[in-house]
Amino acid sequence: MIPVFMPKKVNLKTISNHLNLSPGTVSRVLNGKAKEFRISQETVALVLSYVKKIGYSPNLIAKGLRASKTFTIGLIIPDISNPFFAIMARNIEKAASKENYSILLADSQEDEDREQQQLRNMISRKVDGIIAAPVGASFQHFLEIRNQGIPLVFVDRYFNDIDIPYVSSDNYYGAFEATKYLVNNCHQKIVLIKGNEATEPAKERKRGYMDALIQEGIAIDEIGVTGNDEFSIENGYQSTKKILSTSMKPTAIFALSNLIGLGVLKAVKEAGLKIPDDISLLIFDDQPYVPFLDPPITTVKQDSEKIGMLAIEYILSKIDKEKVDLESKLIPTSLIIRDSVMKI
Amino acid sequence: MIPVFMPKKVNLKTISNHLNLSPGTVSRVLNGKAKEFRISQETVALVLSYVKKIGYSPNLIAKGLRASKTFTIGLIIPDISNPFFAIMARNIEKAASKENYSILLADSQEDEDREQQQLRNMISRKVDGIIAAPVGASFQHFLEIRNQGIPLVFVDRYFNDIDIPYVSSDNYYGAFEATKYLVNNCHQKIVLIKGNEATEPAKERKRGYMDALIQEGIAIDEIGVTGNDEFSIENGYQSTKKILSTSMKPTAIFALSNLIGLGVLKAVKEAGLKIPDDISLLIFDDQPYVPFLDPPITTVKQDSEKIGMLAIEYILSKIDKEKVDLESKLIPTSLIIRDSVMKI
DNA sequence: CTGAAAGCGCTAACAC
DNA sequence: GTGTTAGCGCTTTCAG
Repeated sequence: MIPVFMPKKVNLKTISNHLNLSPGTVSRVLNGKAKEFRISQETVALVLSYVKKIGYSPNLIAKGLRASKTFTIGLIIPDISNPFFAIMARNIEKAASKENYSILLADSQEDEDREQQQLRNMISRKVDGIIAAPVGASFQHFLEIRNQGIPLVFVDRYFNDIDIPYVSSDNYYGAFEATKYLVNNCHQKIVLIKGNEATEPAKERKRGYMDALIQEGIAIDEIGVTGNDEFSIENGYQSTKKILSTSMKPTAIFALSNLIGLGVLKAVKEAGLKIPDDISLLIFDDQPYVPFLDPPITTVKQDSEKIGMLAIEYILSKIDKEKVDLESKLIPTSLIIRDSVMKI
Repeated sequence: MIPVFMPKKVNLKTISNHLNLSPGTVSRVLNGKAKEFRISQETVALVLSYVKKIGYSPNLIAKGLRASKTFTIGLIIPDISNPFFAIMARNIEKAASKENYSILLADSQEDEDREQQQLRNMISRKVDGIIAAPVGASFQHFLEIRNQGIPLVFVDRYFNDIDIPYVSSDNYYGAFEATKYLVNNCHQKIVLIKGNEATEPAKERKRGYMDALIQEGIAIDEIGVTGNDEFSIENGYQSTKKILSTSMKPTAIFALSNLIGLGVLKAVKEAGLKIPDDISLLIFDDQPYVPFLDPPITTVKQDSEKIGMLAIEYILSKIDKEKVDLESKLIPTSLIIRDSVMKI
């Protein structure tokens, strides 16, 4: 049985009563406006010491109601357990807390209905700004956010058709460069395992892949692109199994996400094949564990830290001074060459 | 230049004015209390349709102030980019949102000062409950939370000296079983690379390791345990380098976290050694990528999903009905045998 | 230098 | 069946 110590409630009124002051005065002292209002040294000292003694902490809900400002940023992402988003989240929280903002976290689980509901929730909670990696194809609900005048920025995923700023990787060039690299190693039959093609990054990666092939004069047959709409291990696994069971015999696989890549590894292993001897593999999105895979995989590394930083930076300055407008930014990727691509 | 559409403000008062009703009535309708107050069908229909038309969303800040309840759960963890915590967070958010609670995320970055500040912040924000994986040795600030009457539960890390409930892995038995397994494979010189030893899990894992050795009649020399206080890649890397440069020649390494394990792999690889031929490795904490490492590593798997679920379940029921008390729970781990331990 | 009071948006107690 | 009003805790005019 925990003995719950029920302290009598403490707020500006009880404090001011106790000290024979008015709530206003206490409030002013606490907000560092003592000089401005030329409040006496004694009063200040009195308030400060008492407040410290009883361990008063201001009610931010009341403050928020009064000021129409909550010092809260909403963060909506499709999967916090994906390291790519987790690292982003970490940096966002870090930068936000430095400016006394807190993060309201929502995991949409790649579900558009959830996302909509979460957005509504954020509006109701009067967040000062929103950072989102949208799930998919529709964006109506995001337009409403903008109409409400709430600062909004997309990360990773975004929409080309509307003028809401975003920070994302340079997916097109990342995939282009990677595909070129494969071709330069004499690969002609390169299969792409895509993820959710409703998303701009997936589209862009695919476009980069295509353009590279075209530029190299390689014919793109329709079986060049496979996979369902999930950035998941399962998608990589099933797709690879399918690929390996056909007569197509690709020499290389280009997996469009780290999870898809793990699925490929699983299927290849099960088939008793060796990377890169039997088939080469290149994965979009690097992770801390990738150097230790069997074999270490060549990847397109995204700077999720930087993406997160720029997004929060934009939101905070947008909150501060309404006028700021962000040019959407594409952050360069880098090709990390390891041992999963064989020169044929 | 984005044309910002500035909608005139909409709240219960403006709505009720517009409909020639009182704020009270509108509030009652919106909160499903129409029957209870026997409000006419027309009025209900009127309110509902209008509210829908203008897309009104209630101000949860005002609601929270009024009700002294915010439908917010604070989540404080040392590193959201660690998959172990990220998976936990995901499940917590999922369960919370089902009951209309939102998650306020704080990443303490293993920094006790940050943690304290974040706790204060959560108090100020009037969260309805807190789930925390505390950083370290001190717990005074957590006692204050309890004194404030805010439901609190620890996950992963906890304190034995205070009666605040926790949900964690059965770290002792997990490590015990793992060490036994090493010994059964004829390893005698097993080095433990610990993490933050101020934490109960690290202590328990070490204790499990020790007890297993003792039970097997193996002498524990002081060099049996090494590593600094960080659950990090760097710690695993540096510690392993040190180990390999001594004359001790352990036959096996037991790494107390997934990140430490990656560091071990790096150092072993750099030294030109092979796992498990030259040295065996066992890691505490499994991850999706572990089966694909070189070689696949034998691990102690923790059920972070279940830990998260139980924690949020407890907090929610504690919020509901004050009386509930949680027996602290240790969730069983499982030893996943792969190819990183050689039978000597 | 400090106090009094209004009001942020909402709900519940009390009217009728 | 519905309206009125007080008050959650805070800040900020306006007074003096």
